[in-house]
Amino acid sequence: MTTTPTLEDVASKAGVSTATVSRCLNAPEKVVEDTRKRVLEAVQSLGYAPNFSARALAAKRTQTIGAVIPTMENALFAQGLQAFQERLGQAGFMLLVASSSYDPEVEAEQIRTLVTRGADGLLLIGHDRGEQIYRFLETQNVPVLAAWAFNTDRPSIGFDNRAAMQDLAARAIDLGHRRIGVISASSVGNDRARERIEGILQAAKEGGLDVADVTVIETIYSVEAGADAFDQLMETVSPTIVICGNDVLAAGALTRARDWRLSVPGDISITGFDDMVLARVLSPKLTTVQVPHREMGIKAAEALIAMCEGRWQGESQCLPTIFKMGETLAKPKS
Amino acid sequence: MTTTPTLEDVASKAGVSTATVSRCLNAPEKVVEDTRKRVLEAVQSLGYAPNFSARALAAKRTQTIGAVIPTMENALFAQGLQAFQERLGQAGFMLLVASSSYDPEVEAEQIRTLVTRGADGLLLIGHDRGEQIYRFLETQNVPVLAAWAFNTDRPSIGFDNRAAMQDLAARAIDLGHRRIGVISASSVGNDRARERIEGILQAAKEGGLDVADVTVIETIYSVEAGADAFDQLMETVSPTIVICGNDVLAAGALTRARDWRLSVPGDISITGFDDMVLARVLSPKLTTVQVPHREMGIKAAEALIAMCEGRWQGESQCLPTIFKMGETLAKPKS
DNA sequence: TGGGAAGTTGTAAGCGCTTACATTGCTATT
DNA sequence: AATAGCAATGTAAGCGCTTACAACTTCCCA
Repeated sequence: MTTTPTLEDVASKAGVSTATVSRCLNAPEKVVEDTRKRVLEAVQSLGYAPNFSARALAAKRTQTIGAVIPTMENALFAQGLQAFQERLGQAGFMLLVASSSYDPEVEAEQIRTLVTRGADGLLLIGHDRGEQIYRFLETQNVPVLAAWAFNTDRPSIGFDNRAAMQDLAARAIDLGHRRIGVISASSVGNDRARERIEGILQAAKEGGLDVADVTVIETIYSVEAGADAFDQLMETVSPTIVICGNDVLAAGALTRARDWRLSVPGDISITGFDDMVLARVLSPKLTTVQVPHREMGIKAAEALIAMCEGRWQGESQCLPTIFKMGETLAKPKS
Repeated sequence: MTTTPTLEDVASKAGVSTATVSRCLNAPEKVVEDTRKRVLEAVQSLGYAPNFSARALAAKRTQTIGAVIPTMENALFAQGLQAFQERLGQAGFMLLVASSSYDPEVEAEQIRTLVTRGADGLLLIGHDRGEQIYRFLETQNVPVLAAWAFNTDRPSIGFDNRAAMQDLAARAIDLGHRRIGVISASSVGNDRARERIEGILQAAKEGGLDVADVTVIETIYSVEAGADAFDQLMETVSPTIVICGNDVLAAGALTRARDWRLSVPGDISITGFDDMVLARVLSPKLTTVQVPHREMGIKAAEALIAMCEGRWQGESQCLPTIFKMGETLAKPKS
């Protein structure tokens, strides 16, 4: 087995010191054209590739970004993460992923693991987590960016979940809906879900509805859970519209509405959130809120890299969402 | 800023040498109970966490597995990858992900990057890639495992794409279908797609059909592409069944069939493959092939870890797929 | 009771790289 | 012509860990 060439091999082949080779690779402008060329030739001919562990140990940075997401199972985070990873790759960073299964304890542990693994920066979803985690990250001097949510207290790239959902709910109320069912993902430790609910409640308030007119069911993130929650709503308040916290739950509700032989939106309106591929293939097409997943992923990557390089502007960014009228929202019956 | 404690800090606090501390952490059985306890206490009180770069450099292993997948955008690989990552995490490994956007050149580069990053092992999708990549991995002594496909030439954990699709196609032919349209992902560099097509052709042959009875359209992986391919098939051969290489394409076809005012499966049958969440929320429910994504991810993780630790049994595993009768397959009209 | 085997811990040499600082050879200034 | 100043490169000290090998204790059996 041929042993992998090291910096020293390159150095002796090019007739320079290891320091010069290192500089050629990391700060080419510090090396004169002539030498640089000779070094790069040696690199080429030896097929040299730096050893990242050694580099990381010496330089105290790993060119690696860690991300902890609730789950990869659905396309929700996957799409944004894909864009995030692509942009990271362009800048020479790699992505280390971990998933928490929506469990705060697991998330905390994953964060610790990523940090001891030497992640230069971290991408997290939303802002909801223990204060001590933020303290830990601060003492470790690891920059963190939150995505899929927006607030100005901490760096984040996302969108205004509350405003987007409030807009949707207001439209529904304008259409005449007065008995509203809401199916949401659990709002515990999930600011996105909570803000979306708050948006609905705010719209209800501004639309002159009573708190009792809005029934919220919180459940887990799955089609089946959405379907079961739909049953529950029908058996209790029988709303004229079911506003779902995301498209997956809406897909479940829509499927179950079929079983109830309810025409959508004739008998009942159903809306989603996220505009996943799912929303477009459902029949009728789901009314939902379009979220700029890819743009968010790209911006997040850029921001995080900037933070790692100490040139962060400090500005959270709020990206626009777009209400997407599908075929599942209409005036209530009669 | 308090500086992170090192092995040496722990050693001096516990009154032992760094070697002993290291052994406590990596091979506790080599250290006598009494000492171990003292060391672990020191670790606790200092909040010590090993530096992975240093460990990797010294030990020449990173406890990191790399995965190159075509894309994270859809839930297809995400689900298996999620299970893969979970299992890896249990064993103390982390997952480094890269995506190739279905581009062989990008894939080759990602593989190189992951290797120089020190990935102890690699998970790849399918078997289709240049021989030199395998040679490279061999010289680098990095174990590779293929998933989502199965063959015995190289280690793989997957399923028999050909047999599964042949089974589905045979059922369709048994029902009386004689004019078959096929919408597949591009088969170039994609053995999964190719084998699925071959399965259909084989079924056609065994069912006494002519090659001309099967029209194959290859396209990219998206709902829209599936829809457009459906148009194309209708405008040319007007098949009685459209067999799609995966659920996403099938979702596109199904959506477009609605636009053609075709009843499915009354006027035309449509089938998918993969049994993604998508398949269950479509109306009518998609007839498809269920693939054990999570099981595959878990088995792949276990196999890869075994390979890294030099205790690989050398057996590729073929997991069973299940034909799933939905509501989109029936006898052809008339 | 002596000597070796077995078990426990310590010593110290790296792993391959980065980077502060030292050195060298220029150019520009006076 | 002497010298300050700068640019290019070299020297070498780590970064924090693992592990081969050495050193020391015990313990057992001849």
